[in-house]
Amino acid sequence: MPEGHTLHRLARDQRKDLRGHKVSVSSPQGRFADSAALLDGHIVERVDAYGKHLFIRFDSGDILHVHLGLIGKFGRQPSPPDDPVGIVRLRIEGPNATWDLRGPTVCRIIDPLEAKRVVAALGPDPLRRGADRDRFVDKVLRSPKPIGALLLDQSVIAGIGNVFRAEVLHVLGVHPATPGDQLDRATVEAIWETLARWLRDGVRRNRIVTNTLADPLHVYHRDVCGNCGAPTVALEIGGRRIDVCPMCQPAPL
DNA sequence: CGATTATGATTAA
DNA sequence: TAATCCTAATCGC
Repeated sequence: MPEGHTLHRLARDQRKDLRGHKVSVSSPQGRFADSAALLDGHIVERVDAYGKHLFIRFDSGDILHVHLGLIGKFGRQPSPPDDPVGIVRLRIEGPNATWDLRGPTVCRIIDPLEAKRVVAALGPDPLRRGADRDRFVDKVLRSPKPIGALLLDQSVIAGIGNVFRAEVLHVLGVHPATPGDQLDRATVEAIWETLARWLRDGVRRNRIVTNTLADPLHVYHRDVCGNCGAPTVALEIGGRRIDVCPMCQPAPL
């Protein structure tokens, strides 16, 4: 589930459910029990997403920092909640809704300074107001690394994952092995604008929306290209698998 | 019913 | 590059 849109939508939903409310915090699994006890009974002041990171700030000054990683999930149910099912690291029970967290890569309490450090390490997030597009564009245009790797690098652009990367390069006809410094400025700007639009749609729909609603994925995990019907090819770039259409995305020279 | 897989990222080698 | 962490759903036998 989790690319940037997932976390921004989560922030929005949790803000609505929890902000201004005193919450019960627990760790049914036990692994987060000591920290949960510190947050228990406090009021949620704000919920923010930056890239794939989620920050929930309490009136105690503590900030809960969550990163879902590959398999983490936040689930919602109306309060009062049912007994936890499976392995629930963290449960936040508000008056109207209860949120259960499973399988996160990061779940910890930090202070505002550390939160600032986490955000400072990230590149611009197209979903944040005032995001600096040119910072992204300039970084790509100056890098010899493949664009397929740069898009997964959260210090270059925050919130992009394996699905958006595959689809944006496909729709723009860019081969993922193309070095950033060989791309046109206009192309890199188009990558940003396309991702920004898709991420916003993703928040709105609460799922990945790319090309069209009915047929969002044209290459990602597809045997044939959704555009031209040619068989796709799986490559490994930036340490992750990426599918490419050899017709729509000719290899760089 | 074990193996594999998943929209992630860090650490070690 | 490989190993590692985290959980649940799906796949193959």
